[in-house]
Amino acid sequence: MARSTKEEALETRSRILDAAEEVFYETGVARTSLADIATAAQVSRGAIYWHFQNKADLFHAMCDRVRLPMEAMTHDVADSANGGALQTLRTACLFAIRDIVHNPHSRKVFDIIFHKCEFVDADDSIWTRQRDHYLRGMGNIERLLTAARNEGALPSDLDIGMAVVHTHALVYGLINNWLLSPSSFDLGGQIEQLIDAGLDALRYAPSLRSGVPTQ
Amino acid sequence: MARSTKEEALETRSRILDAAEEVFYETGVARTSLADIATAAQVSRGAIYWHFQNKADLFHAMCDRVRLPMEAMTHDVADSANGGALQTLRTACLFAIRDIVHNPHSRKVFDIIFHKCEFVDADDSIWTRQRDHYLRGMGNIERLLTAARNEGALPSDLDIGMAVVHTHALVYGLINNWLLSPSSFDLGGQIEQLIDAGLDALRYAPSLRSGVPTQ
DNA sequence: ATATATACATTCAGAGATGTATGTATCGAC
DNA sequence: GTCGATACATACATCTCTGAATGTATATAT
Repeated sequence: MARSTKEEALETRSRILDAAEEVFYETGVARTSLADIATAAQVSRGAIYWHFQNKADLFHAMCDRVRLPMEAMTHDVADSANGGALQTLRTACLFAIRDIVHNPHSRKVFDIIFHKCEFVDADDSIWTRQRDHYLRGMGNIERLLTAARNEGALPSDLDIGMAVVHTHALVYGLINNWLLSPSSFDLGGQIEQLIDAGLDALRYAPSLRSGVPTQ
Repeated sequence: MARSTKEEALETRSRILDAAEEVFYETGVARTSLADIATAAQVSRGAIYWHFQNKADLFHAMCDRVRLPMEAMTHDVADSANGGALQTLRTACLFAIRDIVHNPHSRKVFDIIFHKCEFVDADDSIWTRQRDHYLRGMGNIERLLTAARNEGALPSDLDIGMAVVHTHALVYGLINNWLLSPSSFDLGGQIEQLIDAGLDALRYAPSLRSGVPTQ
């Protein structure tokens, strides 16, 4: 085979990304070679090197294909919500988790990120990207929780720092544990109750009060 | 060098384990060769193959050196506690997390397990061991929460399944997030408040009630 | 004192994996 | 219609890692 039309080329590219998702998911990132992915995509290694610089570049493209739309849609959710900041946070969390539960692409990619790839030293692109994503998530939660406190939906003396850590750890832990063993509990069916319980902790737990109410 | 006494051999073995901890932590499990570890331990690759079957065996030994004592000590904590099951759970969680925060060996090994190694298919020993550890932790939490509910320390209609998931996700998420970015919050200083907030959620969150009280 | 098992070091053969270089057929512009 | 750029396929050189095989010196048992 040789030169194909532009649409065919784009389809080849997405076939490679699909194959990478599958093989990374089944074999792990480190121990899969580009030859494995090429075989699964029914192309040659040359095709992969045409569309991507190397394995890391392919990995990032695979992540972006899921993460970027997901972040965009959580922002859309945030914009369209009008029940207060706490409701917005709740809706965004539910949306993100439901996407992972129901969208096979999201599920596989997040499983790869959490359990099937390695975060090495700080100058590695995988690590910095994951860290940026983590800090961005923390920042979003912090803005919404601060707004919710100012709206009176949370105690005025709530320690925002601990509340952010608590909330993010719960969401992250739920996703992580479910991906590790999806049969161990019904994340899709119980996610509302679990998230609500976490938000209730922000309301009712005395240990998260700073004792120094702002204003 | 050649044959040394038994104590020297044991010291060589632990030097290899120390080196593995360091190099795995810095470089990740997949991309470190046994030659790297041998260099760091100032032995030859032959020494590693004498003490361990292969890289996976060395990895497991490194994990066991931290996990087994930790599990033993959390059991000791559980036995010596006498403030009820919920207090026992609280103490065990605090103990485990404080160990990770303050013991460099524990911290590095858990960071390796969470972020610097890959869980591949179900027949891989790394995966099965991590999964067993996870399920054991869930089982321990379930026993203690059930006991606490029977003691009256938790609502009689608390849904134990969701409570277990909630608690484990919080603890796991806290450890994971802190290891990912230790400077982003003070886990050692705030762990009591964070754990107490999680346990308060079990007490106060209506969404975790089943509506079908046992008995 | 000698033999044997131990605790390593060194060497070797082989298997992938990567990146690049080159080949080639086709698409689209003119 | 031809020509260059495109979209790959194929071939090649290099490197690294593994596991096993072999070598060797010493501790220990007898």
